[in-house]
Amino acid sequence: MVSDTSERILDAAERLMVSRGYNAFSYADISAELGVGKATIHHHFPTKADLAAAVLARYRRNNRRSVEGLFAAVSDPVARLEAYVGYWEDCITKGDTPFCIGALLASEIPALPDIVVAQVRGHFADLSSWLGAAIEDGVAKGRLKAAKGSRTAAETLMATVHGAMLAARVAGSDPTVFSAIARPALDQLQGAGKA
Amino acid sequence: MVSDTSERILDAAERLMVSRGYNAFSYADISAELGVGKATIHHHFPTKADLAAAVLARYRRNNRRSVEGLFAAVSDPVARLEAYVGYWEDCITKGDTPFCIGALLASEIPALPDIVVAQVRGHFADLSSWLGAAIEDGVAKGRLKAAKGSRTAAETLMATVHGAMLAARVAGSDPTVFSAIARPALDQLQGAGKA
DNA sequence: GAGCTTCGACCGACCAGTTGGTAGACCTTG
DNA sequence: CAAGGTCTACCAACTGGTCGGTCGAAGCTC
Repeated sequence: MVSDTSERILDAAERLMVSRGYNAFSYADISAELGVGKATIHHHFPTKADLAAAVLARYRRNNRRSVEGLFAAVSDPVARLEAYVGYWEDCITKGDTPFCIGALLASEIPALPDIVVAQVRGHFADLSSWLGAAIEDGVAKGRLKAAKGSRTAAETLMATVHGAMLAARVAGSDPTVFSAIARPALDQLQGAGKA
Repeated sequence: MVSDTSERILDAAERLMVSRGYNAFSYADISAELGVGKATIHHHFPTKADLAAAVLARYRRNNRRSVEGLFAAVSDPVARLEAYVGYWEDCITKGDTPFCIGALLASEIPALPDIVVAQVRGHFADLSSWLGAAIEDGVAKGRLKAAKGSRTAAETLMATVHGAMLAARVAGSDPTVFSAIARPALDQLQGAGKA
């Protein structure tokens, strides 16, 4: 392969950012974890802002790829949304990536460099766009209901899932807390009444 | 009065924490903003963790007082929940305190000192407890519906509101984004069908 | 009341350690 | 040799925190 160092740096940075956010990790942390010089990191990512933006960019790229695969593989709208929630249930259960970087960094926006903020905004746009599309499709197929429009339904689902991550983290990264909040939000998008 | 310096320090710290979180503000920031020596801050709050914990403690105290007043003044369950959402609409619109400190710090939990984490947990407990009580009362009075139980309904409302704050911050502290997500969550707690 | 002590509030100067970032040498590998 | 990658060594600025000390108000004793 060409050079996996920059990829390994991104991995470490992503891990650190997921647990600590932007302002609470340092080049020294990555350097220690990887056994690589700080200068090497600067060689690949000149500034910390560049590094964080690159992490976000790769994260978004991977998400986009997953979503496209999901849309192709699964046609049932309900199953699509369940895959979204289920993905995070897995992440929290396994313990790696117990939080969405985009959501985490969003709360820090006033303390973030511009390039990073742009990526965060982009992530929210990505997410709400595909969630909106999935819901709209579900409504068209008569499998989902969105009284206030698919756009609002998407934003609401996204918000509830993000809030559920927060609640889970407060409870010590407890996946059952996440599910207890996120699953009903899914149910509610199908007929409100009963199963 | 006795000494308002420590109160002014708490004010400044709270403002900084609301916009930057725990790890992105420093004693020097407060010192500069207040024109007071760094040593003075340490005199009132020995460590940064003490300071942050004190900010949270005061925040919770104020909340508790407000909630008690609200419960006494307003008996309609729907109006109570509307007051909660309306409070944050105002905060975001006015621009001061455009985010709940508890929720903001929750995302940073892995990078927070223990005393601070304890306060964050406490805040979540406070909030979900009174929200749960308000919803339970509403169900008893036949004004609200909570199919999965009032506990879950409270956690879900809380999560959605927190997620709505996040979305609003991403949109540049836009109160309409917040309302578009939070208001429907309120509606849904009343009969799901129609008005 | 004068003189003394005690105390909390406050401050400038300082501390060791860390921050993000740089300069230049060295080693590969083509 | 040229170029990319990595290293050690370094930098100024800043981090949370400590030190010794000043100030003034309050309390005490004569």
